[in-house]
Amino acid sequence: MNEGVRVRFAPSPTGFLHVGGARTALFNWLYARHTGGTFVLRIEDTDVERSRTDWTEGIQTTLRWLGLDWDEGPYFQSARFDRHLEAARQLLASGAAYECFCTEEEINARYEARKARGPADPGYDGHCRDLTAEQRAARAGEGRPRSIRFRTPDDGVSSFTDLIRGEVSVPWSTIPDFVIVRTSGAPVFYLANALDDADTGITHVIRGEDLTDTTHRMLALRAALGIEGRPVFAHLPLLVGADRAKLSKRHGAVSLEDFRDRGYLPEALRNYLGLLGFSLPPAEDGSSREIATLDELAAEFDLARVAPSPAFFDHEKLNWMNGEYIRALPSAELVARCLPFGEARYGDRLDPEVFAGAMAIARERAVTLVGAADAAWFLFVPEEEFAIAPESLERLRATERVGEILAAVADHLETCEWTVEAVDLRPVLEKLDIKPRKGLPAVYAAVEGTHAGLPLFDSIVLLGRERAVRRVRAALGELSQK
RNA sequence: GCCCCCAUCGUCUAGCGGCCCAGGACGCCGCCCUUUCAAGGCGGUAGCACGGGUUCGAAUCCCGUUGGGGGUGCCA
Repeated sequence: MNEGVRVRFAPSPTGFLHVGGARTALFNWLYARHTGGTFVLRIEDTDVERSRTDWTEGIQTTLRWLGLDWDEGPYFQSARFDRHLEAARQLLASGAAYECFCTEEEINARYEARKARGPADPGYDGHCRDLTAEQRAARAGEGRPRSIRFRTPDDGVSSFTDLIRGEVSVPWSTIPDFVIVRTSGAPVFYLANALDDADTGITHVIRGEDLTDTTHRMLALRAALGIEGRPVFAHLPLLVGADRAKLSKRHGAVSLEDFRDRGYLPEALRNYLGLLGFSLPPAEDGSSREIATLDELAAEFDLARVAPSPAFFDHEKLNWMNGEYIRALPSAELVARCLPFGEARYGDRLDPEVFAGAMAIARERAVTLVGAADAAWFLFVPEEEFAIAPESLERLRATERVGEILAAVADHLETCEWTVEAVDLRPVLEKLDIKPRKGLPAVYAAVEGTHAGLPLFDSIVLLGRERAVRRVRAALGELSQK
């Protein structure tokens, strides 16, 4: 076991934690727990303009909701600007970096000019690379903005070993001199990230594949600063949407808050996310293991088993898994988890006991907690707002001998004992010689407002005699209206 | 354009040279069960991108093609 493992999750607080970031955090957490290592949380807020403190709060709240606790941090990159700038000065002094006075327009203009002459690479051309002290002073005197760029090698290759992809090499000629300190004086991500990883002793960098190319820059920075050794890298496959492009806001609800608010269980979400790009070793009989707790995942987590190719975020499979977790919940727990959603919908009209009864019969068909709470609508809707859904009303009208059925049902409910057994309507239909499958959907519609609702007899008992009878009679009345 | 990465059922994946005319899961379809809808049970549909090698033998190794993605920012 690797005792000294230190990993980190380093989000930038520029938005909600989304599923891609959550998956990255989860894999880091799993690796730390698997190895007995340390999981560090670091907030990468070098972009002061776009960073917001409420986002950093939200990220932490959401990580906790997911069940991912961190051992150190959160560290804030912005608190270490001095350290970053000191390193920049060191690079300047050693000649590894230099001051650049070019404006964006000038850089672009020179690129256009090069392109006019033939095929050219976009990006910075090293214009300020070898200015003399006098030239620098002159430029600064002109009041030009000053940034600091890192000098990348002109030839040779940069390579590192990725635990998921193997050896990754890139020719240095394709990496232009890049900015490490902005004209504003703030350090850039490359510098801050490399330094913070080094200073906090990060041993394994597990992050999204979109950062693969930046690795070479960070490694070069470390070397130029005389930092011994390098961390091990593992670049996770990206999560993609239906269009196979990197998952982002435009793919709909991808923030973890959204999933929480739509009634997904954190245990289901992390199970699903944990198996996106990673798979547990198959069982003896060759079947795959799909349902696993965090601890079970951690016990068997292995970066070598992480797939290298992008993974589609499949809501259908998540739905299935969420249902599995809901069904596995003890009743009291299920009710407690659904209650906030019920209260948000029904407010004072919600009767806790009736709600608990409804959740008990909703669990078998629930996909989300919200779905379960919604299924109880007919129990708490103000009577004057109750209405049968159009398709269900159509189906009710199309039911053969529906008038007879509803009348008989109403009569029965008016006088029968008020228990689930006594409310059983099958004998009533049998007397009319109508099969339950044929006649009951109409009653579902009349009582619950939908022909695809919660189990009827339990629902009727929960509803109460008065409302049940009234609704069936009302449906009967609607038949004559047309 | 250039650089990098990737490529097994619709989707997530198992597979790391013979156990594979490719296994599991979601979805879909059918049947059973049934108080509607679900859930559950049983069964089914569907895939190694293509072309060359290497080898007695290739989904597995190599090369190329094609396709997809990522990067190419004073965002991270």
